[in-house]
Amino acid sequence: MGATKTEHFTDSQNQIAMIAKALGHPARIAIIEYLLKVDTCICGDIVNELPLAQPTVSQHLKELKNAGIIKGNIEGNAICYCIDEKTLTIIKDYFSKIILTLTDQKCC
Amino acid sequence: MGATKTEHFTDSQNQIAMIAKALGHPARIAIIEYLLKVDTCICGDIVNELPLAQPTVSQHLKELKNAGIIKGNIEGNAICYCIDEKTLTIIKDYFSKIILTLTDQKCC
DNA sequence: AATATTTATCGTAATATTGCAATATAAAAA
DNA sequence: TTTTTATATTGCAATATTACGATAAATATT
Repeated sequence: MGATKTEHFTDSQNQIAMIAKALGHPARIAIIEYLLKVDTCICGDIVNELPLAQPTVSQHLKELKNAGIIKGNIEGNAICYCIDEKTLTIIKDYFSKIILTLTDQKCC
Repeated sequence: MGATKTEHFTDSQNQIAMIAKALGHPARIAIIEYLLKVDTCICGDIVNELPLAQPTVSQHLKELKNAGIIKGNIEGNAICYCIDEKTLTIIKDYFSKIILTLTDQKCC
């Protein structure tokens, strides 16, 4: 045991959970906020922005990339990162729909 | 090591990450979707809905409760669970704002 | 009171995550 | 070509998560 039983859940449930999980770390939220703040692709500047060692930041970037939340383009000896709007839109829309459904509910 | 260095990040970043983390498991997404589907508080029915053992479900419910995503009221020998709109609204608004900021950006 | 029902907690095994030092890789600059 | 710069990978230790059997706790039913 210890491994999530993804096979018991729907593709949609696994997808939303996977994106949410990737967002479930303050360093990764900080990375997203930084990419948003600078307002363009960032080529080699992220490590200095975070209070973590370079391999740790690299690992967090990898997880965001695997979840489809950011994209990385090789640009010389640096890598340009930016937010992948598509994926963030998926969870935004998902939670928007939940909130909309909820307001119709009378409960607790 | 192994523990997240929350002290290095802002309260906001930690809060968003904490909520996202609680949503980062398909069983917990399934619980939320079930609470939404039945359209009222649920008193003792969640365990049968999920393909997991009762202690496991209880643990997932606890995590959702700790993150403020669901509320539980004792009702006789059962417990009534329902979604806490406030908390889901926090992340919905957060990601809405991010998407809005993003559309102004020309990138990659 | 005895039993059933519902949920929580404990203990534990399996696995995943976090973080970093050391090292590798690859392109740029000297 | 050597050195510098930027990022990734490896290996490892510390900690967290996931899952469940066993058991506890608390109310309901008989």
